[in-house]
Amino acid sequence: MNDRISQLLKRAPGPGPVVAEGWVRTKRESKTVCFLELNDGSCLKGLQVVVDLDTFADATILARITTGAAVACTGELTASPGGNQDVELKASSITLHGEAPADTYPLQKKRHSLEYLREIAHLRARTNTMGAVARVRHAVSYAVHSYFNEKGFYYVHTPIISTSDAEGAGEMFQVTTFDLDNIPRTEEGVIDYDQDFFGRKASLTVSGQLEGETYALALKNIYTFGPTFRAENSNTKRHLSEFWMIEPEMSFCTLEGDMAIAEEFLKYVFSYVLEHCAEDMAFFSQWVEKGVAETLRSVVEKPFVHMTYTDAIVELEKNNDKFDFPVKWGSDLQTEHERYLTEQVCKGPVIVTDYPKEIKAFYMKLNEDGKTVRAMDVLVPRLGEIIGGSERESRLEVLTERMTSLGLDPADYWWYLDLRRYGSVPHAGFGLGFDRAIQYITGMQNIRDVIPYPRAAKQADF
RNA sequence: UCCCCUGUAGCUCAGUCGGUAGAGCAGGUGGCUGUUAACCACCCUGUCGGCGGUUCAAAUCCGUCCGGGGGAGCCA
Repeated sequence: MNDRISQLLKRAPGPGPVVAEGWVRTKRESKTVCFLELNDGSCLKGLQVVVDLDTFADATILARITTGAAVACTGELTASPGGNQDVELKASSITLHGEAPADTYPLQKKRHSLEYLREIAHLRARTNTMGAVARVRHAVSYAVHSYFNEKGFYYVHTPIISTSDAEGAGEMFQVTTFDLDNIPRTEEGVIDYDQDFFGRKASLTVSGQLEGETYALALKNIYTFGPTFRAENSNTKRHLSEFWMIEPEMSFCTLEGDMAIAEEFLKYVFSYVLEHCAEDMAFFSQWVEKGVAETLRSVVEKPFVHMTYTDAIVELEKNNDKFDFPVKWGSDLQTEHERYLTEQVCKGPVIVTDYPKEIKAFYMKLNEDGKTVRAMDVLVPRLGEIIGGSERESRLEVLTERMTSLGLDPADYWWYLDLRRYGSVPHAGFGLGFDRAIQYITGMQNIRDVIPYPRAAKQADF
């Protein structure tokens, strides 16, 4: 395989032929010389290919090379007299692999709106912004695995198809092999799931947490990293129907340990990206969200602010006149409140803990006061919640009672409750929305532009 | 799902008081001694989102449907 353009750009000029392969971003011509800017996705910057029209053998090929064409250029790497690059490729021959007729190719050598690019999602990876997002997304994925591996966590593949009837985390996509025009029904007229593929109602997972806990209570520290599905008809710039989630789960761990890991983990990932995607981060800082790289750096350097829900309410109540929806103890924090806490009160990420049990899930550990649970949300400026986690209720009786009072049937969760029956231990975990993390890191405004092919209500093209 | 905004050339948009449409970029042609968001000149480009209504006359006003964006809820 030939060198990537990122490698060629770092090389010193010298004799001997090299080959550069990629897609043409722009072509600039004058009487005696023609410049191609070649990009292969390995970095933001392109390689300048120089064609001397007086000596180049096959000048006719140049007419067919336009923005978007795929070419392989052979030549010598020389020092560039131009100001924007150290080296350039003096081409002796060019192979044109695929043309991109300029009158129909949807990408022009100009800036396009992100909305337009979504309509040509199959080509948008060839743009600066989407290329940078793709590289950062890769780097963050790598850093996630790297962090957990270094900390001795095991990567667990929890199921995509779930048969837990009532996970309670929102609407689910049903999975069935039924002929929808002819669904089997019992004599009572109820859908007969006995005849369905799994012999029961099945859906796409909304969380790998419950299954993750079972492995944490065997391997001590585990994490999941996979796709998650929510059938909510939500139409916002930070929701997707299909998104990726990271869910660590730690045994012999309380909420304090959970928060410590969450903070250390985020900082590790941010540092990794700042170090390994410096060029892309500079691009985001300049064109997408002013100063986003500097913000990330300051987040890495400062300890996160901690605050109980009760204290947060006290802080917010001082400014209730500024909110569309005033808060009082017991109310859920809305977007405007989360943003006020992070952007005005704390000026950075904040971890809010010990929420009222009424607004949190059944599996969270009940506090001594009987009113709050050991939950924690990591809130960040601009986005709000990026991590939601908790210490899990490890006491069988308390957990069963909580489920019952919420109208859940403990029998449906027999295997989950077995974890409390046999070898139960304090344990905790959290969920990080991967795509939201990418949004936070890059400064991209819409979550649909940080995932290659976004799925949302009425949107599943490509 | 609710509220607000929006849909005009390939793209980004302007279009006044209702009188059948315009700019920049892209594209084409020519020019230009090394350009880098190349530059200069000229040229081409339209079912004004769809359907219906009001009117002598609709891009413009009204209704409706569809697409896009923003906000809210829900959450990650």
